[in-house]
Amino acid sequence: MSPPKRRGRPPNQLAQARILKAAHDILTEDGFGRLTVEAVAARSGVGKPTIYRQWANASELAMAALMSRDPGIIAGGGTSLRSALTGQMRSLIQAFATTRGRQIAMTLAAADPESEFTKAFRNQVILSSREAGRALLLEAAARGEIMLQQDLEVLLDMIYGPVFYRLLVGHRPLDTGFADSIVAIALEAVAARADR
Amino acid sequence: MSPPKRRGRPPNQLAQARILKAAHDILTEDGFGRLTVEAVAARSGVGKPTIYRQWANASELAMAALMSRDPGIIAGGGTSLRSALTGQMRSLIQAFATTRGRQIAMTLAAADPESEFTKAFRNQVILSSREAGRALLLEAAARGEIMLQQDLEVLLDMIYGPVFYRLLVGHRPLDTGFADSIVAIALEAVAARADR
DNA sequence: ATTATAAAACGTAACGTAACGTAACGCAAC
DNA sequence: GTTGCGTTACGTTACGTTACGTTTTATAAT
Repeated sequence: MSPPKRRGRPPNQLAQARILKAAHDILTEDGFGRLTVEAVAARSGVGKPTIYRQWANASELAMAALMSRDPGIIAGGGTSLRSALTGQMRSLIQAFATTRGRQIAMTLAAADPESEFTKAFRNQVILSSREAGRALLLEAAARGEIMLQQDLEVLLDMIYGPVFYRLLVGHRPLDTGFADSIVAIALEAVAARADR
Repeated sequence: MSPPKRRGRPPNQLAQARILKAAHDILTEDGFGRLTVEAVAARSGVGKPTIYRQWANASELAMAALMSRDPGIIAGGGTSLRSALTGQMRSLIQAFATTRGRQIAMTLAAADPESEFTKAFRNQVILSSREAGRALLLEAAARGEIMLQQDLEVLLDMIYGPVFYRLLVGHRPLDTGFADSIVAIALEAVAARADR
């Protein structure tokens, strides 16, 4: 986290901030399709090469903009696993049900999967909630509230994957009932029962 | 199915086929990013206006190309629900694990969600397997093999959503073990048990 | 039956626009 | 003084559209 003390003229912090702000505004107002380097340069009053020095293309810029203003859904207060998980899923879905959710999905789809930028984006924006969910499940298992006999990674994908699925495919709505049902089914699969 | 016998010169079937073939080839060889109307026109030896008469933009063309050469994963032979569902999931994952899977995801993300073309693409390429899965589950429930107390739609999303999730996010591999685990967990959630 | 007319789709060529990505240059910060 | 940011300017690619002449077909007129 220490500044590497690079030589020469340092990047203009203000310019960088204005670039990200402009990118984010365009993203929410016009969508990912309109997020071009030209448009961001024009809107932020910055030259194109200034942008290209920091980001290789428009989709990296989009990811940076989305990361710079994203809380990251992690919270999940509550005593029982069900209440904590339900709370998290509801706020996750609420955050993704907006236009921004679709922008995130489009950005991810368009991004180079190998890029370091993409990996950071994945971890911070996409997978952070999944990690929080893993913690919740492991704690509950330690309390004996559930039995994790199945593959935990797959179970997590079955909880968080459907959100993306509906977001991208759009065959059914993203609402709170969806959040509740996912949790209910997932808990059914890991219920600690007598019959075994 | 009767030919509408419209007046004037009928569309050249051969040209349409060559367009779709060229589009599909570019898609698999170079990816969605390289699929431009110009490139397809050049490769297929067809004029650009001929393409634009049929498709509004490159992503519609991509969807058409993907649909034209897609078997559609529906099969699922087997006696028990588990074997049928596992068979289907394995072939689904096998089909999506290739480069084509990612092209499909990118195409879907880039497409206009309202377009009729997009809806057809969704139904034929994305949701057809989900529909087949619904049929399998309903049959098994009728046989008393499982108990569908939860929301069936959500359960289906929890089975098929994770495939897209891993495909798009890429945090874990798409392999046969994944298919098997999904089925195992899903069946656990709908198991017909004595304890209720 | 033959001929003419209208309609539709074809290919070619060209257009203005948008966005791309980079080279070159000055200047600011170290 | 050197390094590297920021800007201006440029060439390139692809877009989506238009105009044009040609080809193919169905229908109407002779």
